[in-house]
Amino acid sequence: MPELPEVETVCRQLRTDLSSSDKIKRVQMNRPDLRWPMPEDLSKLLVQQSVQTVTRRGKYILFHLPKGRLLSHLGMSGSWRLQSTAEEIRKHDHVVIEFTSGRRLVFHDPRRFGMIDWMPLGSEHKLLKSLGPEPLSNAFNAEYIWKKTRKRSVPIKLWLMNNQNVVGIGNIYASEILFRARISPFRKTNKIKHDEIPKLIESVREVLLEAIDAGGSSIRDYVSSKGEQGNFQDCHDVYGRKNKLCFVCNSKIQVRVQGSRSTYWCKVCQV
DNA sequence: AGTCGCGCCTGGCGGC
DNA sequence: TGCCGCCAGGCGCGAC
Repeated sequence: MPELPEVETVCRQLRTDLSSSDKIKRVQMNRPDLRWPMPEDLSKLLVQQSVQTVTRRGKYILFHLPKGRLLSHLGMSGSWRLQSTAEEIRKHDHVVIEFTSGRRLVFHDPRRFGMIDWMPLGSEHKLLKSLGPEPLSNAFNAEYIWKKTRKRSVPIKLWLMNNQNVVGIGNIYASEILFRARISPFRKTNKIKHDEIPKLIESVREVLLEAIDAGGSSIRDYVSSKGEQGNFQDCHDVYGRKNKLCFVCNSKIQVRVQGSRSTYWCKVCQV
């Protein structure tokens, strides 16, 4: 469940901790595929280069190298860890990138919903092509949302989780954002009123920024590149709080399956 | 074209 | 104590 705040946390740490003068010495692939096959010649593609910087697009991580970019998605349970040679390789460490300094960048992913692919310099990637705007950018504004929601009848929660509308929002943060905006997750997008949109945008920004500040939410698998857990799960208003009391009105938090995912909400506060 | 539901995958947990 | 079945969900894809 790494969503935008968790991926952002990982990117910031890797950007700081990876050295642009540390060259890749060797790449060990312990299996040929994650969710999809990885490039067979990944080692040949990476060796002798160094990571210049690390950026994020939605939930994708981009490692910038002189000859191109390494694209990665954490899926449900993926993590990138920076380790020393002394640390043991564990079960589910699928890719190990070893630097000349002896440090290792390790991709660990028990459920293997993650992905790793190579993008040659100047190339586009199929998976990045139809992504919507970043939720923390000015492109995600009232005019954009109004236009994009008018002729649609999907429930607002599913709309928020669709990366073609806006990137980075998954099941946890969609529930949290809609609680803060006081909008029911089941409301159809074309029933969202014009004057509700500013509050929705504000809720998106607040929830994501607070979660980034807390280092993300750790539910089950998520850890940062330093192996640390986030703290935002302790700040959840609704997610994972079935039958607990709403902090605003004291009624019981509800949970229901929506689009084959658990949706948590307060039926009194959210309309 | 919009909407919906499936399946991938493993570890953890509840129930018997 | 052990085993079975269910659940978690990001995202592409196929069906309607």
